[in-house]
Amino acid sequence: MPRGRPRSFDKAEALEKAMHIFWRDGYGDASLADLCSATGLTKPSLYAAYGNKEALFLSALDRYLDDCIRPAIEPLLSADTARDGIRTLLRDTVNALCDGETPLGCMIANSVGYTSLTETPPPVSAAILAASKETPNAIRARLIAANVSGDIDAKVTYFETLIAGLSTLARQGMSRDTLLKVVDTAFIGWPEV
Amino acid sequence: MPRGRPRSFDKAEALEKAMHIFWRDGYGDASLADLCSATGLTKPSLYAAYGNKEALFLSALDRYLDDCIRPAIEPLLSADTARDGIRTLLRDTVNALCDGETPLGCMIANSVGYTSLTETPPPVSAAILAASKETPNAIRARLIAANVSGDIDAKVTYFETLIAGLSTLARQGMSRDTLLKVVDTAFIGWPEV
DNA sequence: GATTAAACTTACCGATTGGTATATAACTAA
DNA sequence: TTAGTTATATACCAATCGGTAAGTTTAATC
Repeated sequence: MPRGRPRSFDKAEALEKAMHIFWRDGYGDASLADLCSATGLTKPSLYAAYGNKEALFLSALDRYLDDCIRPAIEPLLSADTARDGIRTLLRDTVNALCDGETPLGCMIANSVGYTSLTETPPPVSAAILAASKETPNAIRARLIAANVSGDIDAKVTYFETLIAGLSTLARQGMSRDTLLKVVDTAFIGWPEV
Repeated sequence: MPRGRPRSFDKAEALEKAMHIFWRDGYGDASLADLCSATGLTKPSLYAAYGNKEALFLSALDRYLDDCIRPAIEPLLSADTARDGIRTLLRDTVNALCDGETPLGCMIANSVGYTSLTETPPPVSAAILAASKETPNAIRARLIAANVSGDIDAKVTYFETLIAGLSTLARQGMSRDTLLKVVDTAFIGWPEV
């Protein structure tokens, strides 16, 4: 049994609330005041539990990867063909981007635009960059496993571009149906991947 | 002849410098301090010349549209085929995104991610949103003029997605050559548009 | 019950944000 | 020369930023 006064809130629950703020606003625009009012905690409580804003973001990003990114990767790898796997991944991605219960767009893509020259701490930039490569790396693995002909890296970057664009448009409020049509359109010319 | 003390700086030159700051940092992360040091002006001088931060951004956005967006639209409309026009537009876009002398990515796309729920003033959000539609609207006009079969809106949104993604990846530092390959890949399955 | 360890509440810190009041300098028109 | 007009430089404003020092509760251990 821990020694002192017990924590009066659920750590995982607070982290989820904080994650949604970062997801909506990105690292820089998520203020401690916002994070506190969303979690119902005070700054000292947040800091005692997670460290500082930077550490809180890194925890939230881990949670996002586990909850929203990695679950979509397994079907990609287990699909019958690479084409079906990637197509399913993109359709699932659109559904997640337009989910309606979570902030619009992808938390990683929403943050990545601001990691270039702004005041984002280097560990945060590095974590976002690494996170943004998980899905492309999985796509590459799938294409290699399928022994696809041609320039695999070009194909990977093509899908990476599509996903980034889908997130941007989802964030702007583009409808789920419209974005699903984009996915269909992107596959018209791909009888095989 | 104007009456009082003459302005000691070139208004268009200062606007270009300010534009580069907004381009690099977006509306919210571009501080007045940054804008002043980039232009070499003091806050009262900036405000006397342009109004406030919001008005300065709107002026910079106008300038960006005139200098960087609209010139790429004319070749699109005058190309022999819609396919060639769009392909040329995308290739020119990549070259502009990775220009080396201007900030990475597209000023509009760099700003659009942050116009959703953050503290961006509504006139700024509205102007960014309108600006982000100029190129897709031109693509739509070109497809309609070419009497292309199928769902034209889906094709327009597809290219809009591609452009948004290309800007995101350019901003992350992806090389020009890689992004040009993405454009080629996107056109593999399009013998006609 | 006394001690100890942790979480909580309140109030504060220096730095930075966008924006401005005041005063002075530089110019034209009369 | 003088009056009128505009731009400049200096200094300031309230609000917010991320972060914390100090003191008070709440619990388990001794």
